[in-house]
Amino acid sequence: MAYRILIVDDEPILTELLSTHLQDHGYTVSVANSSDEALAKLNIKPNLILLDINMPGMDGLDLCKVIRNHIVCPILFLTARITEQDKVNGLRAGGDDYITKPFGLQELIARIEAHLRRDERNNRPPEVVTSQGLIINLSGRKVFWNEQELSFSKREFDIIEFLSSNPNQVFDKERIYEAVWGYDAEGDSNVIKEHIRKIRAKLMQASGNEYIETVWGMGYRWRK
Amino acid sequence: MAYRILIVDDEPILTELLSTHLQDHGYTVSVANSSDEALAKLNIKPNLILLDINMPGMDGLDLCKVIRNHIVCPILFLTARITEQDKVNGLRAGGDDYITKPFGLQELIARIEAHLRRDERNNRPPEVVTSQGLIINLSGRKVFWNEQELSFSKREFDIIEFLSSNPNQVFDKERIYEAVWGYDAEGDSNVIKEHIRKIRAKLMQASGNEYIETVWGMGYRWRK
DNA sequence: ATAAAACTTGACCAAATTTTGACTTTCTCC
DNA sequence: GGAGAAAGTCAAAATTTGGTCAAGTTTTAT
Repeated sequence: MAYRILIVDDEPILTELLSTHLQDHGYTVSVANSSDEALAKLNIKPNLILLDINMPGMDGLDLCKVIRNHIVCPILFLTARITEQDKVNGLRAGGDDYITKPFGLQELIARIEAHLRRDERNNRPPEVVTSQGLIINLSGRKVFWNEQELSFSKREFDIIEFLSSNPNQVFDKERIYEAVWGYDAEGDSNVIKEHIRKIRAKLMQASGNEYIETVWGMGYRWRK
Repeated sequence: MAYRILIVDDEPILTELLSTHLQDHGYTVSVANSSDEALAKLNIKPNLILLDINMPGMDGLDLCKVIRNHIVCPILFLTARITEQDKVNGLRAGGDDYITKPFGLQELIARIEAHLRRDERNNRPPEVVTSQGLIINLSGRKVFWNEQELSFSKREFDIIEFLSSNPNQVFDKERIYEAVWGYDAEGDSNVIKEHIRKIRAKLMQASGNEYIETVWGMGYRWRK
């Protein structure tokens, strides 16, 4: 599966150029020409983000902080600014690297590769998560109990994916909401209770096991 | 616990300077003045490596490849070389970043922090606190006495978490209230007495130990 | 366009936790 | 040794939380 890269920059000429170049290297590229657009496109779950610092509206540094609340992936700043303080600010905002314009395309590719490789090393992407007879295929978004395929809706699978990928950790409803819906829950997060109920029922009926534990007052935990 | 950084460079003047600076920032620093020495010092399991490319004997690029076979941690190249091709080589050799000399110390620190932070995000440490046979799993919110799991309510666990994470320190009730409830206690601080009682009873029944000491007139202290 | 599926909401109940207040014990200082 | 303050105990009351259900609302598929 090709890596997805999100380019955020308000200069169409540059984004066009980069987009073409990266696509030539086999990446799947999405372009956002504004911060708002960038946030909207986070749902493609990019594997890496190229982020321009100088943009109208919310600037790249602030955007970076916001993105960090949603997804974990390498964020590389692209910018013309060069002072050391700027670099420091960028990295402190949660960026992973800093590339000053003008930059060589070859260097850019190399840096991207380095970061993706590093992400690969750390995230050991278990395309498949298993828990005693239960097989969760993340990339295919399918769940099996032994030979039998269980059917889950999108939200249901998203929740299963999030929890089972982080087994034995407790997440409160707010955190789950953030991870699955992509933004904060407003009022009562009754929705989650309901989805958890559905998931539990399906898993229980098929396997007879309880996979999602309730930690009273705290949230839920996937038992591995 | 302080992060460990390994500096590999054959210029004693530079390593000395860096070492001091990093130590000032709270890092534990080891220095290797040659590739051989570097390999020997991998056993300190550094959290991050600063690696000079130009060194006699095995050069930094080759060393990097070798290191990669042993441990996984961010590797940052330090070097005077500046051509794009060099950068590409460095990153392809398995490096995670590339900093050209001369570089600002502030930028260096920022980059180091960025990489460590990223590592932290990915490697999610087990977050476990132990006290003589007692195991407190912070992220999973579980407490074990040997094989047996003890059950605590949210507030109880919060208090245990706070105290056990700061062992041997005395905290008055107000301070505990602030840490656990998130705001100041208003009137009666009887709540804490009650919770402490419950916690003590459960821990005592399971382990026979007294983990929370009363410091009369002062507060409570977790005995480690 | 219509039917089906998925998602969300509000209400209710039962269970578990948290807080409270009255009371007892322990400690410190005179 | 005794007064007073601080800490410990206990049971009951008050509150919060999670599970469940039924009824909307939205989205998706046909």
